[in-house]
Amino acid sequence: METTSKRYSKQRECILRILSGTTSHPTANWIYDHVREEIPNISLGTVYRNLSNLSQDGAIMRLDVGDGTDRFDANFHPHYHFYCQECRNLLDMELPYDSALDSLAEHAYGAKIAWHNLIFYGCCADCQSTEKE
Amino acid sequence: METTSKRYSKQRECILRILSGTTSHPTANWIYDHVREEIPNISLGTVYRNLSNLSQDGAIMRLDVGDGTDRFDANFHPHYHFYCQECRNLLDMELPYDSALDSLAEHAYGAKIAWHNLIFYGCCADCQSTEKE
DNA sequence: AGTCTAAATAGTAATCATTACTATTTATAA
DNA sequence: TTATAAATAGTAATGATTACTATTTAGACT
Repeated sequence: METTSKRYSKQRECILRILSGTTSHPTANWIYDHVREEIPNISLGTVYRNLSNLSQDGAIMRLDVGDGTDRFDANFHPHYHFYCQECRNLLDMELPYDSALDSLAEHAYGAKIAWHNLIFYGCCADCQSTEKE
Repeated sequence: METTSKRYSKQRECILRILSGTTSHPTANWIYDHVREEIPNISLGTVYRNLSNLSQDGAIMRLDVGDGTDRFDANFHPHYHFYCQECRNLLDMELPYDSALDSLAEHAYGAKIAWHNLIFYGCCADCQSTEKE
């Protein structure tokens, strides 16, 4: 009954396992570095290809915070993020996903809305206390 | 009393004027094409440099919808956007900016929040009617 | 009007994340 | 065991953006 022509690969398994083991929303390169400790000759292209496939399959999420490098997240229950403009870390927000916003927007607008992306920008607690001039 | 060492340039004036004359959230390249009709030998680097400076000065906004190319917007009262995943157009949303979200998030979290970015994703009315399979 | 100086530009090269390509390897079904 | 297409490694290409450098120019001060 399996119609998907998807085969197992230890590379993909490792990528997904490492991504699932962190909440740090890493970049492709961070994942590459960590996977390499286990599979030293893995190709960066393989990491990118698998991350793309996995996010297209809905197994992971691709995030864009606007700093030029994509982030990935295996925690795919929808949630918001906070990006510290100081240390460039991306953190999960505790606020629950507000799907009412989608229907609100859908009514206020003629479009079919699939989802929304909400990112808060600012300065995290750590960086605030470090900030001395 | 003027302490800014910023000089007039017809290039910057033209870039800002053309960006102000559209609500289409154009890319740097679109702006480049249009400015070239007026200043044929303007450099793409000049367009990028001015767009960067203008957005740092707060005169315009840089937007990132996650498709790899930045958009720019001279309408800088804060507002939300809708991105059509079909035609890749970026449109203004009618919903007002909800600054209560910022304070809500600030309390729920330890961080100092400057602003938030909210983008809705989906399929616009035009593309929905065109979609036949 | 003429001179000076730093800001801005044009044109080009470099960067950096990501994707594409190709020969080789490998999971898995027969 | 063999066959075959999926996945990979390694490398080249792409595309947006930034950096660099010699030249031009705004605008202040004679």
